[in-house]
Amino acid sequence: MAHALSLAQNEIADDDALARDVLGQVAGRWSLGVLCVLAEAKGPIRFSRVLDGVDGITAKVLTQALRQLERDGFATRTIYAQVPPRVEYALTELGLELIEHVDPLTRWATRRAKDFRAARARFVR
Amino acid sequence: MAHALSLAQNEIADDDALARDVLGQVAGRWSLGVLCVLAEAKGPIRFSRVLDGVDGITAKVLTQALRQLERDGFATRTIYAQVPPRVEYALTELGLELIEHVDPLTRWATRRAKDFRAARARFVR
DNA sequence: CGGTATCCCACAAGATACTG
DNA sequence: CAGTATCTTGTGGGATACCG
Repeated sequence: MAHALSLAQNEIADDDALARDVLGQVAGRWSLGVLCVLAEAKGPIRFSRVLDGVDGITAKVLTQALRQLERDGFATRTIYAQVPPRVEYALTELGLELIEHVDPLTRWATRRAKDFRAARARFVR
Repeated sequence: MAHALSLAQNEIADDDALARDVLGQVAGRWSLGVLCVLAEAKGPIRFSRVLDGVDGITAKVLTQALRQLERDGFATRTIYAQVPPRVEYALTELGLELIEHVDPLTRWATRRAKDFRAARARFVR
């Protein structure tokens, strides 16, 4: 259910809600993987290279993920008017910050993997 | 699509994959909210109280969220054999650690909310 | 009280084909 | 090359009703 019926389209007034929304997007299946490929590139990188770098993603889904990263300010999109077309994506400062803040969490989760495995084994019932 | 056809049910062999899977679950719409209510309780808390504490959640979805938190070792479930039934949930050490590691990320995102808003306003095209 | 059982829908994501 | 268009499907989540 939408919370703010009075707001046009997708505007989110509350900062907390906006932050949750953005993190929710980032938590999606592909965003972080794409972001990491952009980070590893250490500079502008073409659509096809990103496509190669993210295992299992399709062009359609990659396009959507990149658009959303661009929308939230985590990546830039630069189109070069040439044939064949060239489009390059790059991580922004904000995107780098995001990665830096997500990293400790994923590291912790990886360290704790054994505990997760044990908990899941204990469960089942 | 399942990635590991050779594995029974839902087993995940790789630690990194398991960590991603767990974080993926946590990133779901309700898990963090539920976790926070358990944390605020500072002790065992009944199903109904959790239901009250998480705004907008339904009993079915809360049950699913709690089961998953229990499965991954973030919460415990204790049933008291009495009428009417009483079931209490509590945060585990692992659950507390999770919250402590997620918190910096959400704080950062809230601090950066203005940037997200600006980026989204800039976008649209 | 603390759930299940059903039914339903929205939406993310996949497959495939096509285009500027 | 870097996308769109279209169709399909899986799954999270919602509404409601019922049960031990």
